[in-house]
Amino acid sequence: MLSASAVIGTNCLLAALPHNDYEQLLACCEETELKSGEVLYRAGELYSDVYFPTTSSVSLVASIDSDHNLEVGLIGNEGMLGFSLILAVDVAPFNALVQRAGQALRLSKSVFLHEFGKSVALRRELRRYFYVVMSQIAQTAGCNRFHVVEARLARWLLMAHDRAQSNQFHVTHVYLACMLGVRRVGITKAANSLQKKALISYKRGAITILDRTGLEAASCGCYRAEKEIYERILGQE
Amino acid sequence: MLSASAVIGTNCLLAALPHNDYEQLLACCEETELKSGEVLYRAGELYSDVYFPTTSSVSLVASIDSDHNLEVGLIGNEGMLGFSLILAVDVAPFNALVQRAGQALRLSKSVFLHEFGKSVALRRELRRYFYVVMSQIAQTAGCNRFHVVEARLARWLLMAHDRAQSNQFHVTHVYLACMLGVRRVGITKAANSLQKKALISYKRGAITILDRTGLEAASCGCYRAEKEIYERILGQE
DNA sequence: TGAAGTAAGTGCACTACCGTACAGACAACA
DNA sequence: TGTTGTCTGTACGGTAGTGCACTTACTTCA
Repeated sequence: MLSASAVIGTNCLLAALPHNDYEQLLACCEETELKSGEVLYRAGELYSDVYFPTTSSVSLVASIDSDHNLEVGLIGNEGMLGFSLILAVDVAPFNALVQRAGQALRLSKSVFLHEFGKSVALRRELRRYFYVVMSQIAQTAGCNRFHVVEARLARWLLMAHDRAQSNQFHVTHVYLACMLGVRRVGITKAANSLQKKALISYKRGAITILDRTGLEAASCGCYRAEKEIYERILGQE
Repeated sequence: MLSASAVIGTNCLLAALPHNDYEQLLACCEETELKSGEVLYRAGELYSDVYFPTTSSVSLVASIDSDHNLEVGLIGNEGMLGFSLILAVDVAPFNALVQRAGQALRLSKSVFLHEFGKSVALRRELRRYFYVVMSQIAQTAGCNRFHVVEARLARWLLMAHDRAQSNQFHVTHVYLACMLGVRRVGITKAANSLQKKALISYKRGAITILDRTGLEAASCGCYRAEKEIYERILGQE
């Protein structure tokens, strides 16, 4: 039986709940270790568990056609997986691929729905979160259309940085290429450019953020836009 | 006081409701004429009315940055406007721009929420619809990333055709360029190519669909994918 | 009849990104 | 110690798109 003090890290959505609701929900959760590369959901298939990442992060990847995938969201301790249950649909809209290994809180679908029915605060919080996710998907759509790879890479690194709670994390050029929907060499060039500007450094998948402010300047406005909508919808009380 | 027999055209979401719920909701609606180019919602601003198009159609346009907009959805009589109320958020996530003039059923926010609270079938229907909208936004994101203008144009024309209930409708190259996020000349070239293949014909904004099957072959799989997810989630009973 | 506005076509230099191929550098393991 | 696998860098021709400028064609309205 979990309680706030026993859990490694926190999940912002849950932590924003009133104390009683928070403890009540935590008591239903199981803490689980997500492994890098693990597939939690497959697009179009039924799923049975809901996850609230605490120290892990997970990419939402849409299957576009037979040979194209595209990341449409990155979920860390600011979000949740399984949000479609809020709409009473238990078919995953996207693939969910663990990007950064770590902890997450897990509930079964049925337990989640039971708690969701009980807590007004939880309903309000998660519905607003869903709205933010939808907005972010649309922002990502436009970003992929209009902005150059280097700016999009900078944006992705900032998003990953926020969720990693560390200046260093692991991600290869191949993975990034797949997420941003470009060739691997496109990432190599862009990453090289960011490294030359002393904004990041990397070696065989180990990326270090050197200059966060500089990285924000190198990224497109989409990073800021996404943060703002999150703050606007979920930040208020 | 409206009833099914008095309304021009139908809205599929509403028509799928049980008879009593349908008539009950119609009685709360006002039939309204939407003018081409009219802006129903502005992204980030509060809105006060919900629309169920019957013979009109409306583009959802996301503001990406100061000089880029992108269509993320096209809503006709298969959908609704104001779906964010389902998540209890009355801030428009996107701009809503009337693409095709025509009729729509309108309800005030408060009346809608009242009816939404009363009808189990309406809640189920609209929640599922919201899921479909989100899926379509993601599909559009990928489509804009991976597919060439000609295929995307073909897809857009098919979507518009479905919603127009006519082989002819009005739309200029400039408008299409704005929706697909490309230059006007990009549309001119692609439209010319489709015309040479005898799939469409157009003259000063008046577009005629000549060969629907051929157009489907010329479009990317995204058109089919979108239809399938709609059928899968909303088609079943 | 002419002027003004809107819609569509053409041309050209330029760039970001694609597809593919190959090579070097490092890590893990036998 | 060598082998294999993973990660990154480089190179090259090709193309779908960009930005800008100009032209042609049709429509409306004075």
